[in-house]
Amino acid sequence: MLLIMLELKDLPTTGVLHKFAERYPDADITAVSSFLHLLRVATDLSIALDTCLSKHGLLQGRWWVLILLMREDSHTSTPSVLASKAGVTRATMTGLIDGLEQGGLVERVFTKNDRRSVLIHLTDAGQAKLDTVMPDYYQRLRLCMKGLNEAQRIQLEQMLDLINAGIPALTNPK
Amino acid sequence: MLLIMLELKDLPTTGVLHKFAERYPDADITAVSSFLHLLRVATDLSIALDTCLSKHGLLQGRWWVLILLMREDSHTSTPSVLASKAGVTRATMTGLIDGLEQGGLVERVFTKNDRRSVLIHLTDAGQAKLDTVMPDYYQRLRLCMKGLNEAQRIQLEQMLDLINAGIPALTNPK
DNA sequence: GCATTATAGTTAGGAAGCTAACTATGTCAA
DNA sequence: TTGACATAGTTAGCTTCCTAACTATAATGC
Repeated sequence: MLLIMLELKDLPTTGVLHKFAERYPDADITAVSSFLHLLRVATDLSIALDTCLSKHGLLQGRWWVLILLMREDSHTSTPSVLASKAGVTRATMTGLIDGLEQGGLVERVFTKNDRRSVLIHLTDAGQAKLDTVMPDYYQRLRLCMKGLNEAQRIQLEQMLDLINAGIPALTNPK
Repeated sequence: MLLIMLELKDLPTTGVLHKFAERYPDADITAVSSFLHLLRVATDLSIALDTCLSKHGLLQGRWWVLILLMREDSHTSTPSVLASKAGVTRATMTGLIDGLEQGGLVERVFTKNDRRSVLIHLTDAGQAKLDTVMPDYYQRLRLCMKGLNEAQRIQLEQMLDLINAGIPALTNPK
């Protein structure tokens, strides 16, 4: 996954939030605070993940493609399906696959059934790359999350689901 | 703020996670699950925020600059300070200011004290733009977050802080 | 006082997303 | 069966971030 955002080094203090709330009475101070807090931690996490992956010569988008392929029993999928699962456009997936193919981590296999389509196959080198990256990633992630016990992790996911349910309010036509 | 990431439409099921955990025994399944959940919700939030702002002709980076300026009593700052507070490079800030200046929302004011430096000032049009955008943003955000009560919001921030404290584990040289 | 170093801002070029348009192939219905 | 439409993948061009190098100005130390 790939995540970029202004890092918000400078989250508003409650003082600043109150000042804004005076001018804009609709402001819900704790809502804003939690929202920005969430975005900032997520962004910092994503940047850290990038750092971790780049040590293995991988970019987030490509790493995610490798994982999606490994999930398949056949270690094979198509660009369209991968794009849909990864949440990027087919155009972007073309670029990701280009990079992976150049590195020998996946290969394009042309099929006879539907000549519009291409199969993307995880190579042995691709699997080997995952076998190097994933233990490092899992080990680090375990440490990163060790501050939360099981109950807290469940709570966190529940709260995230509640926020997720509210997202349409941000985009609705009004 | 600006946030992009592969959207992870397809979070791993617990089945998939267990399959991976077999091959990679270091995997901490609930840690991975919470981590990906957090990144996905944050990304979707950021994309929704983008959508909301783009209705007002603003991009996230530029919006954040306007807010940082409004926080100042003088409605004035410098590119360096703004870059630092926003967590972007000075080069990026130059681009953001260029865009805002073209739209008449900020102006560059050359100072005599330090002739290397430029003051960036929020114009009346810039303030007016905020006065249009912010009430809409606050109203929508209130709705978005209404699923969480005050206690839950505090809990959420505490858990985010715990995760934040673990981030160095993702990047440490090993 | 003057050479060195630091700082402010900008410019140039690269990465990785996106949309829109294009080619080739497949599907379906009159 | 053939004309209209749908789908798979790619290409081209845009965006906005980044790093690195550059110019101009200020600060520091011999």
